[in-house]
Amino acid sequence: MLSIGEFSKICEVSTKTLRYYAEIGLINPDEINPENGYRYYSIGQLKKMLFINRLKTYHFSLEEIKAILALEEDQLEEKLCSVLNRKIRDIQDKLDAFEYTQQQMSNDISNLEKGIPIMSYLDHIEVQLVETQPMNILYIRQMLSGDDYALGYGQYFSRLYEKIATENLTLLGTPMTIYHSLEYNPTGNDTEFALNVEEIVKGTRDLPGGLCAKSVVQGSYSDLTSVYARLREWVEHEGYALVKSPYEVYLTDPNQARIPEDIVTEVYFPVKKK
Amino acid sequence: MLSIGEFSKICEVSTKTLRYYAEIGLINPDEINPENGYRYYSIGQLKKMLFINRLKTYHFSLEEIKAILALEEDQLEEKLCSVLNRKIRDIQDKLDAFEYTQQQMSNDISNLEKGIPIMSYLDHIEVQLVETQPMNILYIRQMLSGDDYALGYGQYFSRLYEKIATENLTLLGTPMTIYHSLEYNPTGNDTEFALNVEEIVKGTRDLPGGLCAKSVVQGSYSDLTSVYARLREWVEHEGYALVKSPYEVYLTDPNQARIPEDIVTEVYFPVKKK
DNA sequence: ATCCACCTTACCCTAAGGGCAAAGTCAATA
DNA sequence: TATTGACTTTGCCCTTAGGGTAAGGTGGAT
Repeated sequence: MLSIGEFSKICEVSTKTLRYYAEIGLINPDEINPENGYRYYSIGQLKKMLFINRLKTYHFSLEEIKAILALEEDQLEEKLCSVLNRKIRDIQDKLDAFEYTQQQMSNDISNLEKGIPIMSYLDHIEVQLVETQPMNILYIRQMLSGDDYALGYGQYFSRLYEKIATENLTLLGTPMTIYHSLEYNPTGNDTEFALNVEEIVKGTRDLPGGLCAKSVVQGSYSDLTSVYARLREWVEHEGYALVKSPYEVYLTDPNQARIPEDIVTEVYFPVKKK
Repeated sequence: MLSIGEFSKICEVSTKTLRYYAEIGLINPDEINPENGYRYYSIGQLKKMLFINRLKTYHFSLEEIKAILALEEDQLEEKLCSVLNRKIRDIQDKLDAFEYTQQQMSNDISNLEKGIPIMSYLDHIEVQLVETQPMNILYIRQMLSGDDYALGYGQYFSRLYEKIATENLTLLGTPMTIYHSLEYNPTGNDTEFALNVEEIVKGTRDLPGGLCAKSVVQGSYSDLTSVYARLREWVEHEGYALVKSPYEVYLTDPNQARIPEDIVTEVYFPVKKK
């Protein structure tokens, strides 16, 4: 039997960690002296501890590791393969995200070297004042969390398209999204997906027209936040006030666009003069 | 002026986050109503908040962001470039580490598919009983934390080599490291770097010979932990006991080895029969 | 017998907020 | 003008994976 210090040395894990693992039931000492509470680990537990270490380097959480260790012998191989494969994909996602971030940073650096401040692009977002016509829209309104958006755009719009097809409606424009939540809430925002159709039927409503501040965005959706900020700034500065929920019109189908720069989106802020 | 909810919506940041940022002094509301404590943000603060958001996507900590925001206008450009460049390198390191991890996982999966349990390689590490000769060693002994090791190997050994050169000593073998800490301590381990030399001078000592359990490792140093575990297991199982500090002998210079598999290391456990 | 290295539990700390509760406030409607 | 519902405030506890330190109890070697 090995004392906690000896076991710790062999596995290159601190005693603190070992006590913590015992506390959360990840790996319990083989024996605990009932008189003084001393923990003793067996040589056989080395393999388990090294396995835990390996899973940690694979970025599994201790909860996940616990679940893996709890697997029965006969399920283990299969389950382990599937869980490893998923983790490889997770890591791939992180790799992709990191690479994208690197590109953006390089871009910022080259701008800085040209003497262009990082956030100066905000000042160059153009805003126009336009008068929109009322529209009849087919809509779905839903609470959506940040992660649901990518999914939502596809799923909800295809539902709307399906309805247009089955009910033989006449499509008049490109898809749009109306944002009803006033506050940004990471757990969910009140969002309406809509299509402009000719027929007034159940499931449609009127989207009133009127004065709008409008910007056109070319590029990735991650830039949209800046556009919203710029529009707010403009509205404030020019002495207008927001009177209804802002909405976006997607001129390009994101599935069709090969590179982000191909995507064109219009952002409308319904306003009135203060 | 914008209420916290409005500002939150525009920046896509929760009100909770905004209150937290005010608490740590990252971005303070432009105005606080002294009667009711309501926070009000100005339109001009949008740019700052969006800049913070961008730095967050670049994986800066809030502490780092605070430091960046505190920079004077004239230093900003230069400092920002250098800090962005360093962050790009940090991310590159993570990318490399992730890719290596993915390879290891793929390797484990292909083993599993062949029916080979992940940790079974432990059982195939060969251990021999050998009798070593006493050696005279030139040494440096130091407390080293985990991160210092890569650095240490280069730095301390080059100091030893320098001494051999200036004092005209005779080098007899390859570098070795002796581990004196019994417990693994993440903040520092008592480590001795040594070279076998002929002359007995100041700075040398005797490394006694004797019975040793020995394993030869080919491959990356990250596998060494497993070898230690295996040696302990063997020692216990065969009825021996560790009598002195274990040590490693590096047959290959890690700087010369192109791929990890070229690195050959011997691990010695001085033992006696129980 | 003594000493020192080792072991125990207990409590507080981390980064970046999320969740919830109780209470106060604002603005629009009846 | 009163009410209501949405908004805001502070305060407290929770998250991961342990690290740091203190006070006190033990084990083995001299």
